[in-house]
Amino acid sequence: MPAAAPALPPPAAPAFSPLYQQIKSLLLKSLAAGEWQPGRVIPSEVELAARFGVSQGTVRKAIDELAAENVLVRRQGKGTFVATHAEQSTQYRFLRLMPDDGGPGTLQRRLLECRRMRAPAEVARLLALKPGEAAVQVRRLLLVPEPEGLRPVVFDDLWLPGTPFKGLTAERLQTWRGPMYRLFEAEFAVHMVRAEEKIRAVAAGGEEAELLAVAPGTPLLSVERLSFTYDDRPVELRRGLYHTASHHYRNELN
Amino acid sequence: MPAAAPALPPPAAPAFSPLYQQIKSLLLKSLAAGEWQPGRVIPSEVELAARFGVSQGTVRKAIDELAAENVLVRRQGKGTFVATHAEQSTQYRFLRLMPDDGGPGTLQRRLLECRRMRAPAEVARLLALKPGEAAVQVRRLLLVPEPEGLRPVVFDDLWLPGTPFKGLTAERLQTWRGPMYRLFEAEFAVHMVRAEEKIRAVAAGGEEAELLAVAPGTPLLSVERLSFTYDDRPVELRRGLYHTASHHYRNELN
DNA sequence: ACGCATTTGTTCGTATGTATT
DNA sequence: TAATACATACGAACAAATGCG
Repeated sequence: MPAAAPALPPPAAPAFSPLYQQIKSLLLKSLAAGEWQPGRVIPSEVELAARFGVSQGTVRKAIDELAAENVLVRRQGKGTFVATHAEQSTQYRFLRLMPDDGGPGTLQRRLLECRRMRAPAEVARLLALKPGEAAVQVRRLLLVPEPEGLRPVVFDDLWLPGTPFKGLTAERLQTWRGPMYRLFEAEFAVHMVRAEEKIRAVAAGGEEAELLAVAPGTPLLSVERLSFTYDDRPVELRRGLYHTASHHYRNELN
Repeated sequence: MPAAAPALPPPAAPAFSPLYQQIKSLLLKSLAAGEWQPGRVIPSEVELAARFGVSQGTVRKAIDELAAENVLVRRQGKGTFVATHAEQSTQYRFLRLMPDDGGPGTLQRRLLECRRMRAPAEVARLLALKPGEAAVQVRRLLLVPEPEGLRPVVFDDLWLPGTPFKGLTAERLQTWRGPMYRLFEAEFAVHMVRAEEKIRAVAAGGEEAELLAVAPGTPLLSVERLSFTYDDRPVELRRGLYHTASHHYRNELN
């Protein structure tokens, strides 16, 4: 047993992290920096292993976790891709509203408003903005096509931080075809990775009732959503009112 | 192109399954058969590898998936355990109701009813029972302790298949301390692994309003839950009405 | 208090299978 | 057919946590 070898008692408390976790952080940093765009391939596992100086298996484990979190998508034979809100399968990934009968039918959109303004105190707090900083407010309806015409089901009221969303206009929203989150990725380099929702039952107020074509006082689902990017900072605050007469919010527990 | 070599065009669709998936199925079968009880250790990875005649790494990957699904729980240095609804951390795992301020405070229970009867058609259908088969209905309130006394927040109305829950009585529910799902595990060998919920906003009816101490017509969250066991058969149908004035349903999207 | 055995956690390496281009 | 990429499987070694003697 070597006698004079101790030295270097590492703090061990905050210092330690498994290699694959460190690799995972590096991958996330590259994603946050925009080095790899949503929908595109990232370098192969062997390439990344070489870049980081670790084995392929270690890179693999890091990617495994990111794939489990829906940040990356693996495709055998093709490569590993940055997840996007564009693909059919993950489109409207965050929308849990389902028709009571059958699958997730397609929804129409109707833009009501899009304006730039100072963020209200509460919004600023949740989006981690400095008081008085700019924000963009968007309001819209989602409607289901029915024999008799379009029936409104969702009234969304959302807030975005002004800086990254500079240039977001009603016109741009109006002309965009496809999911809004896809627009955010493509035009403003903001990709939503995860979100937290607070759900309650509320009574429809005057304006809301009119927009959703229900009687005032009708019970509605209030869904307050805070969405986060790669670096886990909040980038969207959204409040949706769902009319749940023939739709429901679907959730899976495990 | 070889001419006379075709033969054996395997369906290729259902036939193939990776080794670790097969191991996973075998583990689930043992769990469903009650070979290992909730809260107890399962054999070590090397032991299982020997039993199934595969490498430790293959067993590991199977266990990894079951751990990700909250079926098993790994504890370094101790072993791998069968998940239970008993531990502090996973207690009320399926209850997403949170006070608007602060963490998940403790809730009081008040049993309203527990009776055996033929399952109504709709219940029988969802629980995959034969028409007219026995079922157990349980009704209860969950209440939050407040300075002025207990305030009702949840009204649960649930249905269980009669056969596995033979012997479930009001008395047994009454005297039980701890989560109901834990009682089901311990006394009836039924462990809930996952659940599907349908959520809507409804207006309080007469009886419900009285039970929850709100005015009739008050918007309530209706949470319809179908719970499943290891073998993925439905074993509980529950309809909860949540009063969301100072609580909300919390959900995480990713 | 110390060391040892057990068990899961991490890391590497290698070989082979399967999907895609 | 060949090259590339991810997927599966095995083996080995060491680290870290736990429990016991």
